[in-house]
Amino acid sequence: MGSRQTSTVHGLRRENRARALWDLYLHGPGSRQRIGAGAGVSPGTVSNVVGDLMEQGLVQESGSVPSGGGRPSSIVQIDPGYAFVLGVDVGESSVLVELFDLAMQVRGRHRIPTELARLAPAEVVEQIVAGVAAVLAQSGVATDDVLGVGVGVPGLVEHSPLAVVHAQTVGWDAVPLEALLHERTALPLAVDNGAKLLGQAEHWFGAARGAADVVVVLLGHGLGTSIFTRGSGARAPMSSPGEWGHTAVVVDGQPCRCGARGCLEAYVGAGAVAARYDVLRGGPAEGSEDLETRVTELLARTDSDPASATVLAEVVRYLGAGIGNLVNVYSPSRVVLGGWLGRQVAALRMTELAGAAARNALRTPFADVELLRADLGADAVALGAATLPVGRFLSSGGQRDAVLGSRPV
Amino acid sequence: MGSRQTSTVHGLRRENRARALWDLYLHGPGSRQRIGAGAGVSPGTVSNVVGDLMEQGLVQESGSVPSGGGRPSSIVQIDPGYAFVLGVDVGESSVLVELFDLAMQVRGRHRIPTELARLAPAEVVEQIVAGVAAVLAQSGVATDDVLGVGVGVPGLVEHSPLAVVHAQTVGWDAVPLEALLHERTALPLAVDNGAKLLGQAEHWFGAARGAADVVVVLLGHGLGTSIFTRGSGARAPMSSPGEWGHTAVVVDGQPCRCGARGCLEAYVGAGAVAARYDVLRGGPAEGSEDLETRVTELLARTDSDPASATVLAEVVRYLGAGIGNLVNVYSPSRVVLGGWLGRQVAALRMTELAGAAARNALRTPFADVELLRADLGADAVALGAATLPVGRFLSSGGQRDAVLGSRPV
DNA sequence: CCACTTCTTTCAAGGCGTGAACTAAGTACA
DNA sequence: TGTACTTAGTTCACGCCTTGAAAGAAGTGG
Repeated sequence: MGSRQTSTVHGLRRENRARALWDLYLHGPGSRQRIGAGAGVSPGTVSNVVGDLMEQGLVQESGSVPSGGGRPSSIVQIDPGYAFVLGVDVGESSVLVELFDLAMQVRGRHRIPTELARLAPAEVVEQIVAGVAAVLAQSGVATDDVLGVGVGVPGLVEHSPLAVVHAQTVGWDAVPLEALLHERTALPLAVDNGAKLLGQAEHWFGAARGAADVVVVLLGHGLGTSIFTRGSGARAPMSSPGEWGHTAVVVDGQPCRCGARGCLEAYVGAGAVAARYDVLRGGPAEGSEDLETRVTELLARTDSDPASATVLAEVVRYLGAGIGNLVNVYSPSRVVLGGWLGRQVAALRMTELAGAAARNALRTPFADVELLRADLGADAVALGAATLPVGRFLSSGGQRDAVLGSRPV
Repeated sequence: MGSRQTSTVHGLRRENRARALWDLYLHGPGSRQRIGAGAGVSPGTVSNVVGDLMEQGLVQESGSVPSGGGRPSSIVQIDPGYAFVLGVDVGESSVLVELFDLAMQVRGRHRIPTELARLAPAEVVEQIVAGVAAVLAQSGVATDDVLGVGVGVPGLVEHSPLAVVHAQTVGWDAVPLEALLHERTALPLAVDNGAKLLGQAEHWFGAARGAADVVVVLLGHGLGTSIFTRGSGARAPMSSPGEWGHTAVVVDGQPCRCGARGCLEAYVGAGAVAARYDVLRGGPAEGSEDLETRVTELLARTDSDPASATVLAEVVRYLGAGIGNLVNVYSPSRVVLGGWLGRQVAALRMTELAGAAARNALRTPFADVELLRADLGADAVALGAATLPVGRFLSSGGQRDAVLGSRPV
């Protein structure tokens, strides 16, 4: 039960409040006229709705702009300090917690180094809870002013309806993360795949912004993707993640840490890069720095180190094939490459990568594709996670009590 | 402009009409009470809405059923003869036109053998138009009673906003099919990818019915797929097609007719099957029957012909890998295999196919997957195509004039 | 024949968006 | 300085919508 309940005349008002709020959130401060045009409602209704929102304190007047020989537009905006949201990035080597206001400005940050694959889920939950407490204390924001906590995790997230996480690569098998968190905090929760959330962040605020159909690829230790179809810059278009890193690009090829063979991740993931480099150099690596540092340093010397250049070329070849596949399947107008490793590859070999993708894609869908490097940096996943409670809040028309449960935006 | 315009109180009524109609269409005749429960509206409103629809003639009373010691439910249904729809399947070896009533019963059928790859698009348009005219004449249905024509084609369909078809494999390069058809008929049109429409048909009426997340694979001359996510049996859940057949499963592998290398279609498509068989037999084939007949006969003798069995085993291996990829990406609860070739493979080697898929998929998403053979037969694509105008009609709340333009359901 | 159950209809009440008229607040120009 | 014009926002009567409660309809069981 529970389709979109716009069947009642009450829900209609909520819908129009939501439309106004989404407009202000995504396009920034603006005139009532713009809101009316975007939502397709009459000026009278906009006045009425915006009046409501201002009375509630969610929206505030913020100046005015002249408008070519007529009454100037008075500009309204969402009060950035009306409420706050938390975003958590559960990464393979650290847990990052960030606090944002409604303008998505960072109000607090706390990073806990960790090694996900060696930790019990309960320990991770404690780290998250501790991080949340630390950030709130440090920023002086009251719990009551927090709309909710978004959490990005690796692996597959199943909503049934509480989020259960399957991340074979870090040894998480059906971890009921949302239930565990519920026991330790009263804040509304929203859990989803990290790659999907990175995509959401890039789509709302980064390199994927404004494109109708976009594919965002996250390349780091693992490999993930998220897809947005036929939703301009507009509200919650539709995304779809999945374990794309574990699709076969070479049937019966290299063994992958997931147990199967020929997965894309087994060719382009950070682990694969390091391992391949060791093979080319004829021996295991020296120091015991963490993987991210090793791979970053390795890629920094492609000019002088032939083995490094070879490894990078192979990554480009396979990643290009993978991107070509995505283009064939989704025919996006833009592909954005993010993640700490992806951004490095993009910086070094964007042209070659586009060429490799072109060889593997059909002419037609590939013709209009732009291949871009992600805009957002290391905290893109946390930002994306924070968009989850924000999205619920806006879609509910700005009612804080409506922000419960765990269905995705 | 033009988001979902439920902003007005008028649109609200249309929405509720649409809800009632979808309920009756997908779940069959039923009581007003069921409609109310499904749509989440009060009994009074249901009476009101259904009364409207009956006055219009779209809905009619059809008996009643007892209900445990109370007033019996009176049953209402959509009048199957209120209007009709046409579905066209533009296949690689024939153009099939079918006429359906609103209960999706076939009222007329016309098949034109053809060879798509050797025909100019304008000739195909003529065949479609001729087929439509023939079916209407033969069944005695007036043009005014036809809601529209759905057309399924191979390749990528771009809506911009009129449908343009890119089917590299049959030599269609940016064919403005919808515009061409518009010049030759006044009927409302809807063009989309054939594999997507086959999926739609299986999802509404066939083996994919009732599943929340389903992947439907079409294997014939080419290879396509369609995906339905998080929409139970309910309305227009969301599908997504694309040239899945031309994703690389072996980077730099077999050359494919699309020009790239290692495409899945180059291993499991009908052409690949025939070619591989010829290689194993050490020479080209004898007769010059069409591909479908040759491959069908070839697969009929896997018991006695080792070369045939080998070919089939290879198809299973690669198709299994492809299906494993789909499972990893979409984590469906069900995978349905259709298309003339797909149904044969499913009938012969379902168990082996599931095994091959399992080897290539992650444990978690694969655990609960059912792999099924498609229910619907040779006219599944035409049926799926016919759902397009039906879907528009229902979503508009049963207003015939609203059935124009070409955006997908 | 009466009590009870279940489904459907009727209707007053309250809420909502529209469209038109109106007010507000500027610019252009004489 | 003032008049005409332009654009933005507000007010309000009107019609439409859904709800919720109450009434009606059509059965069953005793």
